[in-house]
Amino acid sequence: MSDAALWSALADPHRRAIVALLLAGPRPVGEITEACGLSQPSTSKHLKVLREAGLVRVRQDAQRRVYALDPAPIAALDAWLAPYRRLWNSSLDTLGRRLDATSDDTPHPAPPED
Amino acid sequence: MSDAALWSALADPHRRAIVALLLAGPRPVGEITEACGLSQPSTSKHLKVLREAGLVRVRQDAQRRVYALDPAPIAALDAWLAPYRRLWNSSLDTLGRRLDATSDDTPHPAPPED
DNA sequence: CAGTTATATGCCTGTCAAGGAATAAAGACG
DNA sequence: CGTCTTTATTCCTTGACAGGCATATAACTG
Repeated sequence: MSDAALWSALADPHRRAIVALLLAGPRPVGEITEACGLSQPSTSKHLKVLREAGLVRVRQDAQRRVYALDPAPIAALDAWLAPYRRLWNSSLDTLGRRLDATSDDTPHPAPPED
Repeated sequence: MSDAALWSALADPHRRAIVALLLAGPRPVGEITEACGLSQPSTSKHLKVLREAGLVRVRQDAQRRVYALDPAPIAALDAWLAPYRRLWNSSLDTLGRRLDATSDDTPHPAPPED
C-alpha cells in the first residue's frame, strides 16, 4: 500500500538499475545479478524489496525465477507528481518574465520535446 | 546533482509532506514546522536536504526564511519515469495479464495486436 | 548595546538498511 | 537417491540517517 514502500524501494540506486533493466524485458535472477554487478544474495534481497513494493512480479521457470516489471506502482508515482507537473509547466512559461497579464492563458503549445 | 540526491530526498515521508505543503505556496520555516508537526531543528535539517537536492529555494525575509518549491528536479523525475509510462499505458491494453512464456527460446513474436 | 525572534548546526543515540559469507530450499537429472 | 543448479534466507557487521536537545548564528527591536 503505502507509497512509502514504493519510494523507499526506488530510493536505492541498485534497485533503480534493476527496474531499468527489467524495462527491456523479463530476466531471471542470474542475468540481473550479472548485469547489475551485484552478488546473488544481494540481488535476491533487492528483488524481494521490489516485489513487496509491487514493482516486480515473478514467474517460475524450472529452478529459475523470471522477474518482470509491474508498471502499476509507477503509475502511482506518476499520479503523485501530477500536481507538480502543472507547476513546472507554468514556471517554464514565466521563466524570466512575470507578466501579470490578463487571465487569458496563452495556449503556448511549443513542446521542447527532446 | 545526481538524481540520487533527488530520490533519497523524496524517500522520506516528512520531506514529501514538506514538498506537498510547498506546493500550495511558499512558507517560512515556522509554518512548515507547525504544519508538518515537526520540531524546528528537524524541519531545518529536512529543508537542508531538500535544498541540496535542488527541490526548494530560499528567500530571506528579515529573520524569516521563506522556502519555495523548485519544480525543476521533479521534471527530472518525470523524465525518469517516461519510459515506464509507455509501458503501463500498453499494459492497460493487455488487461488479461498474459505472462509470456519466454522459457527456452521462445521467439516471442507478434503480440495479438487486435 | 542587550534582548528577542527565527533559523541553522553540532553532538549524541537509537534504528534501520545494505553488503558479505555461509547455508537452506526447490527443482532438474543422472 | 545423490548431485548440481538456481534462488532465497539467515546471521553478522558496518554505515547512514532521523530525532531530540542544546547551542550558535543572524536579523530585527528598543
